Amino acid sequence: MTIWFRPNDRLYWDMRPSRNSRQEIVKKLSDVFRRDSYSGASLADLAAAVGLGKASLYQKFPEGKAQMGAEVLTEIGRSLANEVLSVLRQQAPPAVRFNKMLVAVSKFYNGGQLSCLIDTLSLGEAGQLYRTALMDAIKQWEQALADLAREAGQSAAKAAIWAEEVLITIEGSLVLARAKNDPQVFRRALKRLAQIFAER
Amino acid sequence: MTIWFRPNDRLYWDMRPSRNSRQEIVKKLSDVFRRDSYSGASLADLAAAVGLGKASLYQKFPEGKAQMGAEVLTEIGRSLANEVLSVLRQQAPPAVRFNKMLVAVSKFYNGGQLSCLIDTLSLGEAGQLYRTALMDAIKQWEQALADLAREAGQSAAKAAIWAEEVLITIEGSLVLARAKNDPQVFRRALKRLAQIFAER
DNA sequence: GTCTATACACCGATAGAC
DNA sequence: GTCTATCGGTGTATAGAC
Repeated sequence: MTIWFRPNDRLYWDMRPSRNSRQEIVKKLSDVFRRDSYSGASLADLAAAVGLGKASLYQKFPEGKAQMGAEVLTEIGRSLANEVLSVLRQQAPPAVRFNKMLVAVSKFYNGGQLSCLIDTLSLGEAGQLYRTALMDAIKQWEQALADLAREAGQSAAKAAIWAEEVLITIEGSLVLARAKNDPQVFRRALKRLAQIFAER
Repeated sequence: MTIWFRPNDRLYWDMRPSRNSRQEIVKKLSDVFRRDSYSGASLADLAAAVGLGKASLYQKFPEGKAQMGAEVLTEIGRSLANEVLSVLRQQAPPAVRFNKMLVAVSKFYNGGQLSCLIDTLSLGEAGQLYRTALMDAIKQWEQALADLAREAGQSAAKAAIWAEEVLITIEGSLVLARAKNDPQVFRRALKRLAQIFAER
């Protein structure tokens, strides 16, 4: 995957998103890709979401839509690590950390009202364009979950399977919640994940 | 949802798909919608998949792409009922029937190499266009599963939950299989579903 | 840097020859 | 019924004024 230059990059501890920082812009772009997938997101839609003209967007993303999608995936991987996976490594019992992750996941997908970009950006041409970025995001998540399961005493094999199951449940419940127009499907699924972990 | 007139409709027992019957055409269209979602499926792609010119497709689908998507969903609901859900109602122990359904599901999604139309046709504008058709397809599937669970002795509440979990696992594993480019994710998930049912 | 205006390709859809 | 040719509109992307 091509790495594009991002003029507003800062160090992590200065990453509070200022108003209309690149980070803010990329978040607004991600909303459009989530709803409409890659092919369904038009430049007009993307520009409107950011609040700029199309030409201004090309000032910030010279490679066009492909670059926007790539940076959306990079940013989502970063915020996944910061907002979701980080709690898996806190100092607390594994069950507590897992529950905290589920809370963060619920916030991350706005209680089941947002689609997952792993879903919407793996369709059609985008799936090929972003293949490695998608695999990296998934592997990062699966690894963090498997590490937790290992710490809780599972074998490596069982930990990997459990991590995969958790991701499957999150992705599947988001798809069903969208198709049924009922975010409760997602929330119920998260609750069951918490129960299953507690009962082991 | 608008119901369109389908000139080649036949009675069920005469439904063997003859060469280039409407049923064959709609199946070819569904391949494109699966891969590229609704917005990503262009008329040129759809016509090429069927092996006709664009104008000839409009002869068969006067309402254009919207009608094609609608008939794809109708046909998929029909083949789901015939090829997958029918085995849930055979004369056999519930566990046997469920395993047979899993085999049929695996064939239905070509071993995890095909995306689910409930996923790809619930994104963006298509999600609104086909809302009721999507919900009907899901409810039909969930109901058939819940009936099986009830027959196996579960309470109505637990049966409904279990049916939802099965669908979540199928949809989620298909998303992950696509994003990771690894159909094994889907096959592993189906095997676990079979085990869980056997162990209850 | 942002805008308006525009280029050019492709989109969904149609006319009309065969 | 199928095709080629083409319509008007929209898509991505750029030029150039401010």
